[in-house]
Amino acid sequence: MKKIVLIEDDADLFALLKYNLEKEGFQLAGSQTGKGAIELCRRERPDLILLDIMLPDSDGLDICKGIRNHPEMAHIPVIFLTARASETDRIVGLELGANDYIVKPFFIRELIARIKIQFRGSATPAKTLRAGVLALDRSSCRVHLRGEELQLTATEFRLLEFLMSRPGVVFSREQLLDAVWGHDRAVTDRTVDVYILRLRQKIEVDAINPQFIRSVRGFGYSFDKTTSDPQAAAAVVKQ
Amino acid sequence: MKKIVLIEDDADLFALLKYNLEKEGFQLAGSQTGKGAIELCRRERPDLILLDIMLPDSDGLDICKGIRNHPEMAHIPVIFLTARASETDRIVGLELGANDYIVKPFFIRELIARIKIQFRGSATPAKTLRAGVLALDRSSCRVHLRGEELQLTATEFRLLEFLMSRPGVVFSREQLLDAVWGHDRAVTDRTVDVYILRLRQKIEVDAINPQFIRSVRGFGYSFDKTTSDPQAAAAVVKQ
DNA sequence: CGGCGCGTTAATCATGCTGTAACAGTAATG
DNA sequence: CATTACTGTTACAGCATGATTAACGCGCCG
Repeated sequence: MKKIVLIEDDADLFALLKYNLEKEGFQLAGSQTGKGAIELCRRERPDLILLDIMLPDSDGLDICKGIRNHPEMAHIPVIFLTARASETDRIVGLELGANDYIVKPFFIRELIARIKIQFRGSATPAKTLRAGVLALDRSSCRVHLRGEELQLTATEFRLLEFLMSRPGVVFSREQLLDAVWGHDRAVTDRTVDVYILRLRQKIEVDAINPQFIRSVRGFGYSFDKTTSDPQAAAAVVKQ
Repeated sequence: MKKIVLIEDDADLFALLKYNLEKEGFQLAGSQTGKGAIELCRRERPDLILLDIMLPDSDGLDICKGIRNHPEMAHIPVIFLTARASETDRIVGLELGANDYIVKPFFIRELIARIKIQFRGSATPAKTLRAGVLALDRSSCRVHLRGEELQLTATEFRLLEFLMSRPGVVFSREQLLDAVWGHDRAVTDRTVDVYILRLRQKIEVDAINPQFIRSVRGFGYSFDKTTSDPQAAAAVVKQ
C-alpha cells in the first residue's frame, strides 16, 4: 500500500482529501501546518507528498526545496496544490523539483489519476490478466497457476489470452479461429476443441468440473466458471 | 539531445510549438494529422510524444492506446494537449496511459517545464544495466561478466542493451530488427537468431539452460531467466 | 594487396508443436 | 429407448521453428 503525506492548511479540504484518498486505498499521514513538514516526511517516508504552496506559517516552495535537499527523500514525488495560477508560479513550482502542479479548484478524481501516474513510473498499463489463481502476463508471455509457471505453446497461449481478455463472453469456434489463428487460416474448427482440451489439461485441476473454460453446447467456449449445475447443487443440499 | 514527436492539427499552434521547443534544444518531428502517427513514432523513436486529442482524422486517445500496445514504445511518455477540460476527459486521458494532460490554452513555458519533468524522472537512464553478475555500461559501451570484460561487437551490444533495458518483455524478431537494426533495414529475421546465439556464447555459462536470454517459441526472445522446468531439473538429478 | 573482423545469409539438424482423423463419451430429441 | 448431434480424447504424421554451423561479401587497416 502506498503512503502519502498531505500538507494542507485548509481544514475542509484536508478532510475531504484524506477521506477520498483513503477510500482509494492510500495510507495517509498529514499536517495542517508547514512547520515540521520536512520532519514529518523524514519520519513517515511516504511514497508521495501532496503540498499546498500557501501555508500560513511557511512556504510550500521552501518545503519542497528542503525535501529535495535531503538525499534520502529527494526521489519522492511532490505534487503541488495551489490557488496560484499565474504562469511564473507554475514554472517556479515545477522547476523547483515538483513532479506535478494542480491548480485549485480541481477534480478529486483528476488528482487521484495524477497520483497514480507518479506511482506508475511512466511504465505500461497492467498487462497481466488475472482470474483467481490463474495469471497470464502478456509482455513476458508467461502463465502462472498458484504461483507455478505453466509451459504453454504459442497457440495455447494466444487462445487463452483471447479468452481471458473477454471473460464471460462465449465465442464460436469460427470466431476463435479468426482471432487466434488469423483470417487466412485453413484449419478445421475441430482443431479448437483439441486446443481447449490441451489448455484444460494444463490449467484445470478438476477435469469434470472445469473452473476456467466453459463449454457452451451448440455455441462454443468462454472463459468463466461453469455455473454449478442443478444436479451438483442438489447433491450438496442432500448432505 | 531529446527527440519529441508532436501530433497537432492546428497549423499555427504546430508552428509555435515547433519553434519554441526547438529553441529549447529539443529535436522535433511531427505531423498535423493523426493518420500514421503510430508509424511515425515507430520510425522516429522519440523520447516523448505530444499528442492533440481532437484530430480531424482520428482520435488521440486511440493513438495513445496504440502506442501503449507496442512493447517497444510502451515506455515513451505521452502528454496530451487538448481543449477538452471536462472531468471525464481528463480522467480518461490520464488513465489511458498518458503521463500528463495539459488543457488549452496553456503557457508555453509551463509545457516546457512539464516536458522536462518527464525527462527528469529518467534523467539517469540507468547508466549501467545490471542483472546478477552481468553489467552493461551504456556510456562506456562495455559489458562485464563477473568483473571480466566481454568483447561484444556493436550490433551485439545494441541488441543486448535493448533486451536488458526492458527485462522480461518478449520481443518478436520483427521488433528487435526495428529497434536494433533500424527502420531502413533490409535484413532477414533469421539474422536475429545468429546474434542471439553469439550473445549466448559470450554471456551464458550453461548453454542448455540459459540464465539471461530466453527463447519464447512462436513469439521471440526476452532478457529473462528461463524458469528451470521440472523435467530438466529431474534430468539433471538423474545423472 | 592480403588479412582480419564484422554482418549477413543459407543450409542442416533436432525438437516438439500442430492439425487431423478416428473413436469414445455425453447431452439433446422425439 | 433409439437416434442424432455435439463434445472429449487419443494417437500420429508432417512440418514449422529455433539452434547451430559454415560460408560469403564487405570494409578497414597495416
